[in-house]
Amino acid sequence: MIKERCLPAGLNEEEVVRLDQQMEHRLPIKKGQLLFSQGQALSAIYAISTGSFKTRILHEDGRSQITGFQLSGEMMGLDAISEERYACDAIALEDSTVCKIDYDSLANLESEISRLQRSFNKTLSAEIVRDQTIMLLLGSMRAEERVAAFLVNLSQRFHDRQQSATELVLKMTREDIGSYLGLKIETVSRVLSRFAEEGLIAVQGRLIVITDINALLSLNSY
Amino acid sequence: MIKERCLPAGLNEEEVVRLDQQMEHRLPIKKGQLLFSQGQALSAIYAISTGSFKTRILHEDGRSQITGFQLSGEMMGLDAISEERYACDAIALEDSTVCKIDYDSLANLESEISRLQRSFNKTLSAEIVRDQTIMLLLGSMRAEERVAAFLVNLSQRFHDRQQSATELVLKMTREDIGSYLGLKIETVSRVLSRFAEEGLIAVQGRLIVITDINALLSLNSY
DNA sequence: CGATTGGTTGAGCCCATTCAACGAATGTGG
DNA sequence: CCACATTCGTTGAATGGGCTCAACCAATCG
Repeated sequence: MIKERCLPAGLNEEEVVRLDQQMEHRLPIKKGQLLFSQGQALSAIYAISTGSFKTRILHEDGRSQITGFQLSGEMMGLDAISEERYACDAIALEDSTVCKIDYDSLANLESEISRLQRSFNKTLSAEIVRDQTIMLLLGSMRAEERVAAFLVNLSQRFHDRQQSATELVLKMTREDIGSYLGLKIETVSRVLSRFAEEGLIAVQGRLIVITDINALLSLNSY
Repeated sequence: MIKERCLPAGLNEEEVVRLDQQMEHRLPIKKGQLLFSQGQALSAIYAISTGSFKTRILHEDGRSQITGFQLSGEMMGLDAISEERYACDAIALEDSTVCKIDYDSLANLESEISRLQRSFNKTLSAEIVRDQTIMLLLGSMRAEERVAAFLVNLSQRFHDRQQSATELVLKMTREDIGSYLGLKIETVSRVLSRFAEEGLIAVQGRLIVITDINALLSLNSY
Protein backbone atom coordinates (compact mmCIF):
# COMPACT_ATOMS: atom_id res chain seq x y z
CA MET A 1 0.00 0.00 0.00
CA ILE A 2 1.22 3.44 -0.85
CA LYS A 3 2.85 5.18 2.05
CA GLU A 4 1.29 8.33 3.32
CA ARG A 5 4.56 10.10 2.79
CA CYS A 6 4.42 9.55 -0.96
CA LEU A 7 1.23 11.43 -1.71
CA PRO A 8 -0.09 12.82 1.56
CA ALA A 9 -3.46 13.67 0.13
CA GLY A 10 -5.81 13.06 2.98
CA LEU A 11 -7.69 10.61 0.79
CA ASN A 12 -10.38 8.30 2.11
CA GLU A 13 -9.91 4.57 2.07
CA GLU A 14 -11.67 3.96 -1.22
CA GLU A 15 -9.63 6.64 -2.91
CA VAL A 16 -6.38 5.26 -1.59
CA VAL A 17 -7.31 1.85 -2.95
CA ARG A 18 -8.05 3.30 -6.37
CA LEU A 19 -4.74 5.13 -6.42
CA ASP A 20 -3.03 2.00 -5.23
CA GLN A 21 -4.36 0.09 -8.19
CA GLN A 22 -2.57 2.45 -10.58
CA MET A 23 0.79 1.53 -9.21
CA GLU A 24 3.34 -1.15 -9.72
CA HIS A 25 4.65 -2.08 -6.32
CA ARG A 26 8.07 -2.92 -4.98
CA LEU A 27 9.85 -2.88 -8.28
CA PRO A 28 13.42 -3.84 -7.32
CA ILE A 29 16.29 -1.71 -8.60
CA LYS A 30 19.88 -2.81 -8.14
CA LYS A 31 22.59 -0.51 -6.82
CA GLY A 32 24.03 1.58 -9.64
CA GLN A 33 21.10 0.85 -11.94
CA LEU A 34 19.43 3.66 -13.88
CA LEU A 35 15.74 3.90 -13.01
CA PHE A 36 15.23 6.35 -15.86
CA SER A 37 17.55 8.46 -17.91
CA GLN A 38 17.66 12.00 -19.21
CA GLY A 39 15.79 12.45 -22.49
CA GLN A 40 13.72 9.28 -22.15
CA ALA A 41 10.00 9.66 -22.80
CA LEU A 42 7.91 10.11 -19.67
CA SER A 43 6.09 6.93 -18.78
CA ALA A 44 5.79 7.02 -15.03
CA ILE A 45 6.79 8.87 -11.94
CA TYR A 46 8.29 6.99 -9.04
CA ALA A 47 8.12 6.92 -5.28
CA ILE A 48 10.92 5.21 -3.40
CA SER A 49 9.75 2.35 -1.16
CA THR A 50 13.11 1.37 0.25
CA GLY A 51 16.65 2.48 -0.45
CA SER A 52 17.90 5.71 -1.96
CA PHE A 53 18.74 7.37 -5.25
CA LYS A 54 20.67 10.24 -6.72
CA THR A 55 19.43 12.41 -9.56
CA ARG A 56 21.90 13.86 -12.01
CA ILE A 57 21.73 16.18 -14.99
CA LEU A 58 24.29 16.01 -17.78
CA HIS A 59 25.41 18.89 -19.94
CA GLU A 60 26.52 18.41 -23.54
CA ASP A 61 30.09 19.27 -22.65
CA GLY A 62 30.23 16.38 -20.22
CA ARG A 63 29.77 18.35 -17.05
CA SER A 64 27.26 16.93 -14.65
CA GLN A 65 25.49 18.05 -11.53
CA ILE A 66 23.89 15.99 -8.80
CA THR A 67 20.55 17.73 -8.28
CA GLY A 68 19.40 15.73 -5.30
CA PHE A 69 19.53 12.66 -3.11
CA GLN A 70 16.18 10.95 -2.61
CA LEU A 71 15.27 8.79 0.34
CA SER A 72 12.36 6.42 0.95
CA GLY A 73 8.98 8.03 0.48
CA GLU A 74 10.26 10.71 -1.86
CA MET A 75 9.24 11.13 -5.48
CA MET A 76 11.32 11.14 -8.64
CA GLY A 77 10.53 12.05 -12.21
CA LEU A 78 8.47 15.16 -11.54
CA ASP A 79 10.73 17.10 -13.87
CA ALA A 80 9.58 14.90 -16.75
CA ILE A 81 6.02 16.19 -16.76
CA SER A 82 6.99 19.45 -18.39
CA GLU A 83 8.42 18.15 -21.66
CA GLU A 84 7.21 14.58 -21.29
CA ARG A 85 10.84 13.56 -21.14
CA TYR A 86 12.94 12.95 -18.04
CA ALA A 87 15.23 15.89 -17.39
CA CYS A 88 17.68 13.90 -15.29
CA ASP A 89 19.13 10.47 -14.64
CA ALA A 90 18.00 8.59 -11.55
CA ILE A 91 20.54 6.12 -10.20
CA ALA A 92 20.12 3.77 -7.25
CA LEU A 93 22.65 4.40 -4.48
CA GLU A 94 21.92 0.97 -3.02
CA ASP A 95 19.64 -1.95 -3.77
CA SER A 96 16.23 -0.32 -3.63
CA THR A 97 12.56 -0.81 -4.41
CA VAL A 98 10.25 1.73 -5.98
CA CYS A 99 6.56 2.26 -6.69
CA LYS A 100 6.02 2.98 -10.35
CA ILE A 101 3.05 5.28 -10.91
CA ASP A 102 1.76 5.51 -14.44
CA TYR A 103 1.47 9.21 -15.18
CA ASP A 104 -1.55 9.01 -17.49
CA SER A 105 -3.48 7.03 -14.91
CA LEU A 106 -2.49 9.43 -12.20
CA ALA A 107 -3.62 12.40 -14.26
CA ASN A 108 -6.94 10.73 -15.01
CA LEU A 109 -7.46 9.85 -11.39
CA GLU A 110 -6.59 13.38 -10.42
CA SER A 111 -9.45 14.74 -12.47
CA GLU A 112 -11.79 12.55 -10.44
CA ILE A 113 -10.30 13.22 -7.04
CA SER A 114 -9.60 16.90 -6.60
CA ARG A 115 -7.82 16.40 -3.30
CA LEU A 116 -5.34 14.17 -5.07
CA GLN A 117 -4.72 16.78 -7.70
CA ARG A 118 -4.24 19.41 -5.07
CA SER A 119 -1.87 17.22 -3.16
CA PHE A 120 0.12 16.56 -6.29
CA ASN A 121 0.41 20.28 -6.92
CA LYS A 122 1.92 20.55 -3.47
CA THR A 123 4.40 17.82 -4.18
CA LEU A 124 5.54 19.61 -7.30
CA SER A 125 5.69 22.93 -5.53
CA ALA A 126 7.72 21.43 -2.67
CA GLU A 127 10.29 20.30 -5.20
CA ILE A 128 10.57 23.87 -6.47
CA VAL A 129 11.14 25.13 -2.95
CA ARG A 130 13.74 22.46 -2.32
CA ASP A 131 15.63 23.30 -5.50
CA GLN A 132 15.64 26.98 -4.64
CA THR A 133 17.13 26.18 -1.26
CA ILE A 134 19.98 24.42 -3.04
CA MET A 135 20.36 27.47 -5.26
CA LEU A 136 20.90 29.58 -2.16
CA LEU A 137 23.45 27.09 -0.92
CA LEU A 138 25.30 26.99 -4.24
CA GLY A 139 25.10 30.72 -4.77
CA SER A 140 26.18 32.11 -1.45
CA MET A 141 27.65 29.57 0.95
CA ARG A 142 31.24 28.68 1.60
CA ALA A 143 32.51 25.12 1.62
CA GLU A 144 32.12 24.53 5.37
CA GLU A 145 28.61 25.92 5.35
CA ARG A 146 27.62 23.72 2.43
CA VAL A 147 28.87 20.55 4.04
CA ALA A 148 27.29 21.48 7.37
CA ALA A 149 23.97 22.17 5.63
CA PHE A 150 24.22 18.83 3.86
CA LEU A 151 24.82 16.92 7.09
CA VAL A 152 22.07 18.73 8.98
CA ASN A 153 19.59 18.13 6.17
CA LEU A 154 20.42 14.44 5.97
CA SER A 155 20.24 14.08 9.73
CA GLN A 156 16.76 15.58 9.73
CA ARG A 157 15.56 13.34 6.93
CA PHE A 158 16.98 10.24 8.59
CA HIS A 159 15.21 11.25 11.76
CA ASP A 160 11.93 11.62 9.85
CA ARG A 161 12.37 8.00 8.79
CA GLN A 162 12.91 6.70 12.32
CA GLN A 163 16.58 6.23 11.65
CA SER A 164 19.37 7.59 13.78
CA ALA A 165 19.81 11.33 13.35
CA THR A 166 23.38 11.17 14.64
CA GLU A 167 24.84 8.07 13.00
CA LEU A 168 24.60 8.68 9.29
CA VAL A 169 25.48 5.84 6.97
CA LEU A 170 26.02 7.61 3.68
CA LYS A 171 25.16 5.72 0.54
CA MET A 172 26.70 8.25 -1.81
CA THR A 173 30.35 8.75 -2.67
CA ARG A 174 32.35 11.85 -1.79
CA GLU A 175 32.26 12.69 -5.45
CA ASP A 176 28.44 12.67 -5.45
CA ILE A 177 28.41 14.93 -2.42
CA GLY A 178 30.91 17.24 -4.07
CA SER A 179 28.88 17.50 -7.23
CA TYR A 180 25.72 18.13 -5.26
CA LEU A 181 27.36 20.87 -3.21
CA GLY A 182 29.33 22.42 -6.05
CA LEU A 183 32.65 21.38 -4.50
CA LYS A 184 35.55 19.16 -5.54
CA ILE A 185 35.93 15.81 -3.89
CA GLU A 186 39.13 16.90 -2.15
CA THR A 187 37.37 19.86 -0.60
CA VAL A 188 34.58 17.67 0.75
CA SER A 189 37.13 15.33 2.24
CA ARG A 190 39.11 18.17 3.79
CA VAL A 191 36.05 19.82 5.32
CA LEU A 192 34.92 16.53 6.83
CA SER A 193 38.40 16.01 8.26
CA ARG A 194 38.39 19.51 9.70
CA PHE A 195 34.96 18.95 11.29
CA ALA A 196 36.32 15.74 12.80
CA GLU A 197 39.40 17.53 14.15
CA GLU A 198 37.18 20.15 15.74
CA GLY A 199 35.06 17.46 17.35
CA LEU A 200 31.85 18.20 15.46
CA ILE A 201 31.67 14.77 13.87
CA ALA A 202 33.51 11.48 13.67
CA VAL A 203 34.30 10.09 10.25
CA GLN A 204 34.91 6.46 9.37
CA GLY A 205 34.53 6.25 5.64
CA ARG A 206 30.85 6.51 4.90
CA LEU A 207 29.81 6.37 8.53
CA ILE A 208 29.50 9.87 9.91
CA VAL A 209 28.65 10.32 13.57
CA ILE A 210 27.41 13.76 14.48
CA THR A 211 28.69 14.71 17.92
CA ASP A 212 27.87 18.43 17.97
CA ILE A 213 24.76 19.15 15.96
CA ASN A 214 24.50 22.66 17.39
CA ALA A 215 27.89 23.58 16.02
CA LEU A 216 26.81 22.33 12.61
CA LEU A 217 23.57 24.27 12.82
CA SER A 218 25.37 27.44 13.81
CA LEU A 219 27.53 27.17 10.70
CA ASN A 220 24.44 27.86 8.61
CA SER A 221 22.90 30.90 10.22
CA TYR A 222 25.78 32.48 12.04
CA MET B 1 -7.83 37.81 -21.95
CA ILE B 2 -5.26 35.46 -20.57
CA LYS B 3 -2.33 34.98 -22.88
CA GLU B 4 -1.69 31.59 -24.26
CA ARG B 5 1.78 31.70 -22.84
CA CYS B 6 0.47 31.84 -19.27
CA LEU B 7 -1.38 28.54 -19.19
CA PRO B 8 -0.96 26.90 -22.59
CA ALA B 9 -3.63 24.33 -21.93
CA GLY B 10 -5.22 23.86 -25.30
CA LEU B 11 -8.53 24.82 -23.79
CA ASN B 12 -11.61 25.49 -25.87
CA GLU B 13 -13.17 28.91 -25.96
CA GLU B 14 -15.71 28.31 -23.25
CA GLU B 15 -13.04 26.95 -20.92
CA VAL B 16 -10.79 29.91 -21.54
CA VAL B 17 -13.64 32.24 -20.65
CA ARG B 18 -14.29 30.38 -17.42
CA LEU B 19 -10.63 30.54 -16.47
CA ASP B 20 -10.56 34.16 -17.43
CA GLN B 21 -13.35 34.90 -15.00
CA GLN B 22 -11.24 33.65 -12.10
CA MET B 23 -8.61 36.25 -12.70
CA GLU B 24 -8.02 39.82 -11.79
CA HIS B 25 -6.60 41.52 -14.84
CA ARG B 26 -3.91 44.07 -15.37
CA LEU B 27 -3.22 44.75 -11.76
CA PRO B 28 -0.55 47.48 -11.89
CA ILE B 29 2.60 47.05 -9.82
CA LYS B 30 5.10 49.88 -9.49
CA LYS B 31 8.83 49.39 -9.95
CA GLY B 32 10.42 48.19 -6.73
CA GLN B 33 7.10 47.13 -5.25
CA LEU B 34 6.69 43.74 -3.58
CA LEU B 35 4.00 41.69 -5.28
CA PHE B 36 4.16 39.15 -2.48
CA SER B 37 6.68 38.41 0.21
CA GLN B 38 8.28 35.36 1.73
CA GLY B 39 6.18 33.78 4.48
CA GLN B 40 2.94 35.45 3.46
CA ALA B 41 -0.08 33.16 3.21
CA LEU B 42 -0.83 31.92 -0.29
CA SER B 43 -3.76 33.74 -1.80
CA ALA B 44 -3.05 33.77 -5.49
CA ILE B 45 -0.54 32.90 -8.13
CA TYR B 46 0.43 35.47 -10.70
CA ALA B 47 1.15 35.70 -14.39
CA ILE B 48 3.03 38.74 -15.67
CA SER B 49 1.12 40.71 -18.31
CA THR B 50 3.71 43.38 -18.93
CA GLY B 51 7.03 44.21 -17.34
CA SER B 52 9.37 42.00 -15.35
CA PHE B 53 10.13 40.80 -11.85
CA LYS B 54 12.85 39.24 -9.76
CA THR B 55 12.26 36.56 -7.16
CA ARG B 56 14.46 36.46 -4.10
CA ILE B 57 14.80 34.19 -1.09
CA LEU B 58 16.14 35.45 2.21
CA HIS B 59 18.05 33.45 4.76
CA GLU B 60 17.84 34.17 8.49
CA ASP B 61 21.44 35.35 8.54
CA GLY B 62 20.62 38.06 6.02
CA ARG B 63 22.04 36.35 2.97
CA SER B 64 19.81 36.42 -0.05
CA GLN B 65 19.69 34.76 -3.42
CA ILE B 66 17.96 35.87 -6.58
CA THR B 67 16.24 32.70 -7.77
CA GLY B 68 14.99 34.02 -11.07
CA PHE B 69 14.03 36.84 -13.37
CA GLN B 70 10.51 36.60 -14.78
CA LEU B 71 9.35 38.19 -18.01
CA SER B 72 5.87 38.75 -19.45
CA GLY B 73 3.81 35.59 -19.69
CA GLU B 74 5.69 33.80 -16.94
CA MET B 75 4.21 32.67 -13.64
CA MET B 76 5.17 33.53 -10.09
CA GLY B 77 4.11 32.12 -6.75
CA LEU B 78 4.20 28.44 -7.68
CA ASP B 79 6.51 27.79 -4.76
CA ALA B 80 3.73 28.89 -2.39
CA ILE B 81 1.46 25.95 -3.13
CA SER B 82 3.57 23.54 -1.11
CA GLU B 83 3.30 25.18 2.31
CA GLU B 84 0.54 27.61 1.41
CA ARG B 85 3.03 30.38 2.08
CA TYR B 86 5.17 32.19 -0.46
CA ALA B 87 8.73 30.92 -0.34
CA CYS B 88 10.22 34.00 -1.92
CA ASP B 89 9.79 37.73 -2.43
CA ALA B 90 8.64 38.95 -5.84
CA ILE B 91 9.77 42.46 -6.71
CA ALA B 92 8.92 44.45 -9.83
CA LEU B 93 11.99 45.40 -11.87
CA GLU B 94 9.98 48.05 -13.70
CA ASP B 95 6.41 49.32 -13.71
CA SER B 96 4.47 46.17 -14.56
CA THR B 97 1.02 44.65 -14.71
CA VAL B 98 0.04 41.18 -13.57
CA CYS B 99 -2.89 38.78 -13.73
CA LYS B 100 -3.84 37.65 -10.27
CA ILE B 101 -5.22 34.11 -10.26
CA ASP B 102 -7.01 33.01 -7.13
CA TYR B 103 -5.51 29.66 -6.23
CA ASP B 104 -8.63 28.11 -4.73
CA SER B 105 -10.66 28.98 -7.82
CA LEU B 106 -7.94 27.64 -10.04
CA ALA B 107 -7.82 24.38 -8.12
CA ASN B 108 -11.59 24.03 -8.30
CA LEU B 109 -11.61 24.77 -11.98
CA GLU B 110 -8.82 22.26 -12.48
CA SER B 111 -10.97 19.51 -11.08
CA GLU B 112 -13.55 20.29 -13.74
CA ILE B 113 -11.17 20.75 -16.65
CA SER B 114 -8.60 17.99 -16.66
CA ARG B 115 -6.60 19.55 -19.47
CA LEU B 116 -6.13 22.62 -17.32
CA GLN B 117 -4.90 20.53 -14.44
CA ARG B 118 -2.51 18.69 -16.69
CA SER B 119 -1.25 21.92 -18.11
CA PHE B 120 -0.70 23.30 -14.67
CA ASN B 121 1.31 20.23 -13.74
CA LYS B 122 3.51 21.02 -16.71
CA THR B 123 3.99 24.58 -15.61
CA LEU B 124 5.10 23.42 -12.19
CA SER B 125 7.37 20.79 -13.66
CA ALA B 126 8.95 23.30 -16.03
CA GLU B 127 9.87 25.43 -13.04
CA ILE B 128 11.64 22.44 -11.50
CA VAL B 129 13.60 21.89 -14.69
CA ARG B 130 14.52 25.56 -14.86
CA ASP B 131 15.74 25.59 -11.27
CA GLN B 132 17.86 22.52 -11.84
CA THR B 133 19.48 24.20 -14.81
CA ILE B 134 20.49 27.05 -12.53
CA MET B 135 21.84 24.49 -10.09
CA LEU B 136 24.11 23.18 -12.82
CA LEU B 137 25.24 26.70 -13.57
CA LEU B 138 25.91 27.51 -9.92
CA GLY B 139 27.52 24.19 -9.21
CA SER B 140 29.93 23.80 -12.07
CA MET B 141 30.39 26.88 -14.22
CA ARG B 142 33.05 29.54 -14.03
CA ALA B 143 32.27 33.23 -13.99
CA GLU B 144 32.55 33.80 -17.74
CA GLU B 145 30.36 30.81 -18.49
CA ARG B 146 27.73 31.97 -16.05
CA VAL B 147 27.50 35.43 -17.52
CA ALA B 148 27.48 34.05 -21.05
CA ALA B 149 24.69 31.64 -20.13
CA PHE B 150 22.74 34.48 -18.57
CA LEU B 151 23.03 36.65 -21.69
CA VAL B 152 22.15 33.82 -24.05
CA ASN B 153 19.14 32.85 -21.98
CA LEU B 154 17.88 36.42 -21.82
CA SER B 155 18.44 36.89 -25.54
CA GLN B 156 16.35 33.80 -26.27
CA ARG B 157 13.52 34.89 -24.00
CA PHE B 158 13.50 38.39 -25.50
CA HIS B 159 13.31 36.84 -28.92
CA ASP B 160 10.36 34.69 -27.83
CA ARG B 161 8.61 37.95 -26.94
CA GLN B 162 9.20 39.57 -30.33
CA GLN B 163 11.83 41.81 -28.82
CA SER B 164 15.33 42.24 -30.12
CA ALA B 165 17.54 39.26 -29.35
CA THR B 166 20.70 41.33 -29.75
CA GLU B 167 19.90 44.61 -28.02
CA LEU B 168 19.12 43.72 -24.44
CA VAL B 169 17.81 46.43 -22.17
CA LEU B 170 18.38 44.98 -18.73
CA LYS B 171 15.94 45.91 -16.02
CA MET B 172 17.95 44.40 -13.20
CA THR B 173 21.01 45.78 -11.47
CA ARG B 174 24.47 44.25 -11.63
CA GLU B 175 23.94 43.23 -8.03
CA ASP B 176 20.80 41.28 -8.96
CA ILE B 177 22.69 39.55 -11.75
CA GLY B 178 25.53 38.75 -9.40
CA SER B 179 23.23 37.27 -6.79
CA TYR B 180 21.44 35.23 -9.43
CA LEU B 181 24.70 33.87 -10.85
CA GLY B 182 26.42 33.38 -7.50
CA LEU B 183 28.99 36.08 -8.28
CA LYS B 184 29.98 39.39 -6.72
CA ILE B 185 28.97 42.58 -8.44
CA GLU B 186 32.59 43.41 -9.27
CA THR B 187 33.03 40.09 -11.01
CA VAL B 188 29.92 40.61 -13.14
CA SER B 189 31.18 44.02 -14.13
CA ARG B 190 34.63 42.73 -14.97
CA VAL B 191 33.35 39.85 -17.08
CA LEU B 192 31.07 42.18 -19.04
CA SER B 193 34.01 44.52 -19.61
CA ARG B 194 36.15 41.63 -20.79
CA PHE B 195 33.44 40.44 -23.19
CA ALA B 196 33.24 43.99 -24.54
CA GLU B 197 37.04 44.15 -24.96
CA GLU B 198 36.94 40.88 -26.87
CA GLY B 199 34.20 42.18 -29.14
CA LEU B 200 31.47 39.77 -28.02
CA ILE B 201 29.18 42.48 -26.75
CA ALA B 202 28.95 46.23 -26.35
CA VAL B 203 28.05 47.58 -22.94
CA GLN B 204 26.46 50.93 -22.18
CA GLY B 205 25.14 50.67 -18.67
CA ARG B 206 22.08 48.47 -18.83
CA LEU B 207 22.02 48.32 -22.60
CA ILE B 208 23.91 45.26 -23.79
CA VAL B 209 24.32 44.71 -27.50
CA ILE B 210 25.31 41.20 -28.46
CA THR B 211 27.68 41.28 -31.40
CA ASP B 212 28.94 37.70 -31.40
CA ILE B 213 26.26 35.34 -30.14
CA ASN B 214 28.21 32.29 -31.34
CA ALA B 215 31.15 33.16 -29.15
CA LEU B 216 28.80 33.44 -26.19
CA LEU B 217 27.19 30.13 -27.05
CA SER B 218 30.54 28.41 -27.36
CA LEU B 219 31.43 29.55 -23.86
CA ASN B 220 28.76 27.22 -22.51
CA SER B 221 29.45 23.94 -24.23
CA TYR B 222 33.08 24.18 -25.14
C1' DC C 1 23.09 71.21 -4.37
C1' DG C 2 24.88 67.18 -1.40
C1' DA C 3 23.36 62.44 -0.75
C1' DT C 4 22.39 58.10 -2.48
C1' DT C 5 22.47 54.43 -5.67
C1' DG C 6 24.59 52.03 -9.41
C1' DG C 7 28.61 50.83 -11.94
C1' DT C 8 33.71 50.35 -13.14
C1' DT C 9 38.43 49.41 -12.22
C1' DG C 10 42.76 48.32 -9.57
C1' DA C 11 45.63 45.79 -6.05
C1' DG C 12 46.18 42.18 -2.92
C1' DC C 13 44.49 38.24 -0.70
C1' DC C 14 42.34 33.89 0.33
C1' DC C 15 39.61 29.92 -0.33
C1' DA C 16 38.83 26.30 -3.20
C1' DT C 17 40.94 24.09 -6.99
C1' DT C 18 44.56 21.60 -9.32
C1' DC C 19 48.14 18.42 -9.39
C1' DA C 20 50.10 14.75 -7.14
C1' DA C 21 51.15 10.94 -4.11
C1' DC C 22 49.50 7.52 -1.28
C1' DG C 23 46.42 4.15 1.32
C1' DA C 24 42.35 1.29 1.92
C1' DA C 25 38.82 -1.46 0.24
C1' DT C 26 36.74 -4.12 -3.24
C1' DG C 27 36.51 -7.02 -7.07
C1' DT C 28 38.38 -10.11 -10.69
C1' DG C 29 40.59 -13.60 -13.11
C1' DG C 30 44.24 -16.98 -13.26
C1' DC D 1 44.49 -18.13 -2.86
C1' DC D 2 47.25 -14.30 -4.57
C1' DA D 3 48.36 -10.64 -7.99
C1' DC D 4 46.50 -6.97 -10.06
C1' DA D 5 43.36 -3.39 -11.33
C1' DT D 6 39.94 -0.29 -10.05
C1' DT D 7 37.37 2.58 -7.20
C1' DC D 8 37.17 5.40 -3.27
C1' DG D 9 39.11 8.43 0.01
C1' DT D 10 42.73 11.32 2.36
C1' DT D 11 46.39 14.57 2.56
C1' DG D 12 50.05 17.88 0.95
C1' DA D 13 51.86 21.73 -1.95
C1' DA D 14 51.20 25.13 -5.26
C1' DT D 15 48.18 27.76 -8.18
C1' DG D 16 44.63 30.81 -9.50
C1' DG D 17 39.90 32.62 -9.96
C1' DG D 18 36.92 35.22 -7.70
C1' DC D 19 36.55 37.97 -3.47
C1' DT D 20 37.71 41.91 -0.48
C1' DC D 21 38.94 46.42 0.09
C1' DA D 22 39.20 50.73 -1.92
C1' DA D 23 38.92 54.63 -4.96
C1' DC D 24 36.46 56.80 -8.36
C1' DC D 25 32.76 58.21 -11.73
C1' DA D 26 27.90 58.85 -13.45
C1' DA D 27 23.11 59.27 -12.85
C1' DT D 28 19.29 60.15 -10.09
C1' DC D 29 16.75 62.37 -6.49
C1' DG D 30 15.01 64.94 -2.53
